[in-house]
Amino acid sequence: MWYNVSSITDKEVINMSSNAEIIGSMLLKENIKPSYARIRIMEYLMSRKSHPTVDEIYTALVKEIPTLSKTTVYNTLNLFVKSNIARVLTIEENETRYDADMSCHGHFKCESCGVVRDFCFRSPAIDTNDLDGFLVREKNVYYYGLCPECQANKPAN
Amino acid sequence: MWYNVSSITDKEVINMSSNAEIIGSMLLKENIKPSYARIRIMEYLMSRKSHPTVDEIYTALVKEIPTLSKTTVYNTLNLFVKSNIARVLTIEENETRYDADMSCHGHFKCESCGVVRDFCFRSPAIDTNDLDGFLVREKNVYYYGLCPECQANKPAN
DNA sequence: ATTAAAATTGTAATCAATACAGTTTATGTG
DNA sequence: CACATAAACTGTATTGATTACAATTTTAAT
Repeated sequence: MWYNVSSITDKEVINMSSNAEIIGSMLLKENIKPSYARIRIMEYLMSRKSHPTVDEIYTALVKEIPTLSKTTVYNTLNLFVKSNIARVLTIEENETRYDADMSCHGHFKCESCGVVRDFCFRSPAIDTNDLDGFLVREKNVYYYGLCPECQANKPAN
Repeated sequence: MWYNVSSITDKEVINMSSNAEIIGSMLLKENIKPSYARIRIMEYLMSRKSHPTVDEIYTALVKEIPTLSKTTVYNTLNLFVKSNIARVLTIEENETRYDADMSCHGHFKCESCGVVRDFCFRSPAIDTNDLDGFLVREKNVYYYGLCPECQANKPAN
């Protein structure tokens, strides 16, 4: 099958190919067959700091992959999560976001404009003896508040 | 309107009355009219460490308040959250849980049995200069893993 | 080329949450 | 007490994210 690459420069093709290879071998390491859809979904996830929703991923990729199905996006993301190469963010109350950055970091969400921003924290900083004997696999830290821009725009809420 | 209190002892009536008064004045402080339903929902929320879902609250309370509507439970909880006397826990992927404990603590969820357990952490421990200029209103910390019991029951995953 | 397994697709179903209009309850006034 | 107004509550319909599932397409191997 062929995809429209008419608007892509040679350099971008090289980069894409390079990305695809890197992502492909990452998937193979997890025993995930690196299909075109899977590579593109992971590539999209890795290239966005916005931690996209299923709908955002689908809407963006279906323009270039007209046969893409939203079910495939769901299936693929669930597969990534099970393989620990992506994580679920429950920072929204109604919609799931996904993050391919598995390093230790938290997420700040502005309650006014909705932007989500990463922040670093020292992983053992939260540790507590309340969880002696518990095996902790994943730590999710969500902050909610106002970003600097929204504080400036509406000082007297 | 009358409610069935036949199975409640005098001591429990006194305690209930006491709880109701305490919760009632708490609600009044937030300009929330302390209706019977609101008091009972807050009382249920405060008495459970399990951080119940809407369905759990409704199912438990409708036995004693036959006219209760699930919409009222939704409305009441949203009202509590807006008034900052309860918080939303997005620790489940599909269902919202609620917590009336507004003190600084995190939530551990066992991925095997599903139990949710509170744990303390020092609030400023996570702080980072990545969020200079950001106004943080709420911090939610979720851990996922295995509780001691489930580790014992299934040592080899 | 043939076949089996895996991946993908599209539609239908599920279910938490909300919208909304109608009803009941609470509160205040004459 | 009667009445009026606002608030709270109820029940049903709707929304929308997610999953279930059967059918189709693609991939990989012989």
